[in-house]
Amino acid sequence: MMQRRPTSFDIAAIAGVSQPTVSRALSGSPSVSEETRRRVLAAAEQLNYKVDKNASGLRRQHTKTLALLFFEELPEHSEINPFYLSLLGPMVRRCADRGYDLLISFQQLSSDWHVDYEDSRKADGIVLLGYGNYLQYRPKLEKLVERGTHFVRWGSEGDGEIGATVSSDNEQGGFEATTHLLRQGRRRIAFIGTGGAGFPEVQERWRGYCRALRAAGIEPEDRFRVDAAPSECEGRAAVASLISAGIDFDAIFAVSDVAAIGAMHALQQAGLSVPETAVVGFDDIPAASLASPPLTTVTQDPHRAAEALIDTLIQSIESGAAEDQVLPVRLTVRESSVP
Amino acid sequence: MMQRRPTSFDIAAIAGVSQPTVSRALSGSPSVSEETRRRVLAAAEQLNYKVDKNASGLRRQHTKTLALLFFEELPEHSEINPFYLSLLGPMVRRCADRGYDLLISFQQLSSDWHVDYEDSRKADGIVLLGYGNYLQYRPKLEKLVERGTHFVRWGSEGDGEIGATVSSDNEQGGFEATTHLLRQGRRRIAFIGTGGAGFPEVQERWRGYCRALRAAGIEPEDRFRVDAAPSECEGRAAVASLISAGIDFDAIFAVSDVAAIGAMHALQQAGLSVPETAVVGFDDIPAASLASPPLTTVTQDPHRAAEALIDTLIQSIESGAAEDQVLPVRLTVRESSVP
DNA sequence: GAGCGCTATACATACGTATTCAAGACGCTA
DNA sequence: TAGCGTCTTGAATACGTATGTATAGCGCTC
Repeated sequence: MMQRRPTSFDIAAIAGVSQPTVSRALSGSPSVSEETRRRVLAAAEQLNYKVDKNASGLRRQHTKTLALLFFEELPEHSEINPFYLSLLGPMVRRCADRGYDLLISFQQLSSDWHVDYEDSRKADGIVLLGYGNYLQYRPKLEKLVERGTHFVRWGSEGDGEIGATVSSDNEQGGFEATTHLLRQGRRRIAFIGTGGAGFPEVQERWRGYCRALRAAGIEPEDRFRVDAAPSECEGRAAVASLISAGIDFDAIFAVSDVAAIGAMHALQQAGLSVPETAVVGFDDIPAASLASPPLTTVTQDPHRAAEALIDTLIQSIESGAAEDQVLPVRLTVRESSVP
Repeated sequence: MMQRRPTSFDIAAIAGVSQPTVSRALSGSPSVSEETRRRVLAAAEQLNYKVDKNASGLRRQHTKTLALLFFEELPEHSEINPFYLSLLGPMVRRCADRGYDLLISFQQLSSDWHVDYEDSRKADGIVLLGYGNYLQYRPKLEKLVERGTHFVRWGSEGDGEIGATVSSDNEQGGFEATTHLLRQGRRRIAFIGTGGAGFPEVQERWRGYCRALRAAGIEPEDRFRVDAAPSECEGRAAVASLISAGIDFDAIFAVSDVAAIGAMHALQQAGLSVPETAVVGFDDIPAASLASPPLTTVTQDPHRAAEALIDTLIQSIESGAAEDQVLPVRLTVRESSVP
């Protein structure tokens, strides 16, 4: 039954050549005559031969595999950030197009992920996705650099030039979202963010928010700022706390769609209508357009982001150097911010 | 500079033993003395040694890697079924717990996926997820069986006993959803499904729907049935077509949440309120509870499903035999179906 | 016609591990 | 003390590929 899988020797025997010739023929070496190549290809086709990934990876010193690390402390039953999820399909496709496989994994901040993947030669490089507190994993990033591991990170390039990063133009996104609200006549715009120095993206969005306000002659006030992790529940709580603190706001800019959706729920629960109180989010996850009212948000193109991430990583692997990329964002206006 | 990565020979030298002993010590062979094992482990730790996956995979004849195939004709920019996405995290985690890595891939129906993964020894087995028309890929499934490839499929076990499957109790789900609507006093319940023999899950849900109706003394009518792929847009169109055909319905049971959400939008657009016209979905994707009103739906537990999928596949790989599993479902009542 | 360059192929080997087989050390029994 | 079993280790080897080096064939020049 189930016979042994064919090796390059089997192909060689059928094609009447040596094993090395088979290898060369299949990998497109120019030193193989057309006639020979044809015979080899035919034999390979006939036996359904595929190069053994393990043997090949052992001989060359790479695997043509990338590892995708969701780099966050993921509680047992929590949801993955939907924006990252929307990156997944495009990343897989891009990898395939570039001849790579994609390994996927979640990693606790506490684990030894930084040595596992490259050291065991499972992957040639790593894509890091994480919305956790950056300061917590920065030391591991440094160790990665130290060991010469290739990696690329989705995040913010402004957070200390460590490794290659691909990011959205967060400052501009914050600026456009806020400007849009100002144009709608809003003046008291709450900012729902995430606190601390560990979230550079949020800080950049906050800077854009401030710039827009100042351009309109308004000085940003701290009482309009409240923190919420990217989850429906925290967004809801953030608005509840604003209301109970008696803060008088007429619009909300939340730095994540999930929080924005939670915010809308809290508003509606409090008897406030949207867009009477206008809401703008950030990300443009699928649920944003399904929400009611559909959510105005800063759109990050997941296809573009995914491709930039993969391309940057592959470039780092293959040519040793990679450049940071900042991707443009675009405001998508829906009913949550305009009457 | 980046020095050569350590091999088991390096560890052997430090620990003062031979390479085979290192291999045995690390893989937990009982024939290594405690003292020796300690020395080996210490040396490995010191050099940050990790077993080379390629060499190991070549020597043994498996890779301890599973491949996840989103098995569908995925148009360039379409979204992945959110339910599958919610399976992802739990699957990855389960794989890690069982000592496997997970490769992820999308495959066109037309591609040679069925030979690629196992033949090139990238993976020891395959998880197949797909909501495409089953009849289209059935021949490939047969080829997979023929070649002795290990795989498990999310779907319906009733569709022809080919390979191992893990599925929800679709018939029961359809029954409970419909019974719930009947208890709310609904009598004219539209069924939004997906057509043809290629979707056994949908057929099972339809059977549950019929059983519930008949139990209430109602004979199902074809005019209440309309087809829609699992997408917001098609769900919306389905309701529009019901309305424009003048069908008088007072509730909707849609076999996917995304279609159900689209249906709610169409209702609201037509000036009909939900839950005045009650809506029930299937899946319980994250967006279901975020919709407005929050969607009543048949909940499939993604953690349980993911674990069943992985466990079944690993069992098939390691012991050669695997059993189909049917997972229970549970109705989650939210505001879209009750006043 | 000897020497040269070029093409196409073969030979030999290395990648790093896991396993089979053999053997050494040791304690125990008769 | 010879013999035997147990426990632990080492030597040898195979997994399947890719590549550096060598070689054979051939057409060409001077």
